[in-house]
Amino acid sequence: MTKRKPSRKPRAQFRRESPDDRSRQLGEAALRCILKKGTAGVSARQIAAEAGVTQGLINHHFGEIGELVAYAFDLMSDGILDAIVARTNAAPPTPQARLDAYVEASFSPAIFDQDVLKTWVVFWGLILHSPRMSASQKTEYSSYVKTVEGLLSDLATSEGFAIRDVRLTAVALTALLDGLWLAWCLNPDAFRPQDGIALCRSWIEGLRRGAYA
Amino acid sequence: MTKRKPSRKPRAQFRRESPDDRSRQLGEAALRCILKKGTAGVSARQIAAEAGVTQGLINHHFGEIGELVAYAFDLMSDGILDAIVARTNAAPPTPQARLDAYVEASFSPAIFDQDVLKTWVVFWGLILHSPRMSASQKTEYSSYVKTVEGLLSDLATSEGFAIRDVRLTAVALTALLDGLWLAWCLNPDAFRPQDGIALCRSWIEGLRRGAYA
DNA sequence: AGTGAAATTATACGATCATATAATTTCTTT
DNA sequence: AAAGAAATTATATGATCGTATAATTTCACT
Repeated sequence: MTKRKPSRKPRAQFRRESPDDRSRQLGEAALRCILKKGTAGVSARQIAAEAGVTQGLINHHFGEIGELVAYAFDLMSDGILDAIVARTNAAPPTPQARLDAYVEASFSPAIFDQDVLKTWVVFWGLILHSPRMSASQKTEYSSYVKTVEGLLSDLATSEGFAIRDVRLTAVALTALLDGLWLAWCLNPDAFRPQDGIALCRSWIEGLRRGAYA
Repeated sequence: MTKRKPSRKPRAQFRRESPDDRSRQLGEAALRCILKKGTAGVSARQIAAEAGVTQGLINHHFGEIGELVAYAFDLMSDGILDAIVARTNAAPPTPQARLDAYVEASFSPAIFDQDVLKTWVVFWGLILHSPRMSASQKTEYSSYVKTVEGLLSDLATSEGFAIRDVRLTAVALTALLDGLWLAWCLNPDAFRPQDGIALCRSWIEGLRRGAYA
């Protein structure tokens, strides 16, 4: 008598990992998928395959896939902000040097990078329809603006020029940075990283000359 | 003898339209779907339903769905640029009034609108993985920059101040506008339309004061 | 009024999607 | 070494996806 179901798929071996480690692996796999295929790369199967696990694991750790995407967003978001702030704090403790370091960090190879910015832009489009991601973005944005606000008002105090509304002015510099990121991401030939730095420095020069008083 | 297939679905009535009209209807339906659900709204079935036709019509007119999305992008893209340029040309023919009209148009209710900008941001994320849309965006972007370039150099000539690199400076103003659009789209409480105008005017004031010379 | 081109619908097909459930493996704790 | 918790896999299910094909309807033209 023959076996009725002769070919039972052998179960794959696996390593057991802590929820934190596995979550991070899945989050990073999600980022790679988004980079490779944009929104089309956001699927439980694709991300699981990229991470080298089965799809069930995503539901196990995140419940639904939207949670994983939001987690990946936080991962990247925190990484970028931390990197910029770290470089700012590594600068000499003068307002001039600190603000300039913030600008230079924004155009440094680790951040001003096609892969990073492409992923970033895709996230922007996802934020709008995810309350969870929208909440993350709001706090992250306000953290950005707060940081710039401090840098700008320190510079103004140090050099003795006036700024009518520091928060709005910080919004403007942040917007300029984001806008340059976007422009370069969609059209890398439009300008070079050093051009971006120069344009931000010119913006700061306008500030110095009282254009925002 | 009974009928073998008694319940044959009655075929829907329809109006016959020219390819151009139908294409535009489908394009506008696509825009509404993108607004409502973001990238998740981009599907032949959903767009066809939104337009009140069957899905086959999309393949008939566009071949594949990506073509329809690209067409919708062009539709919106052209609309925005045309509106801004029209308002610019409607201004008094002085460099000051024209540049200011460009800025004001960028924050006018027809363009600086949550629905419009949300759709716009979703497109940014789609451009990256669509060569067809990327090509459209590149020419559209260069058209934007060219327009701003003209406005800026006219102003500089008229008022007698210097701009080191007009093209790069135009890239900066364009980036500032896009960045403010993005910021306000993701975070409408960050500032009001008139604040956006004020920030652009301050940027121009910096230009006047020689910050980009 | 009739005819023919093409716009449109109806339908089918295979792929992929998200998620739920149960079986299995791993690894820590005892 | 035995056990038990939980991490992981395997599998199933129903929905939706894009697109192809054939049947049908509309409408302009004669």
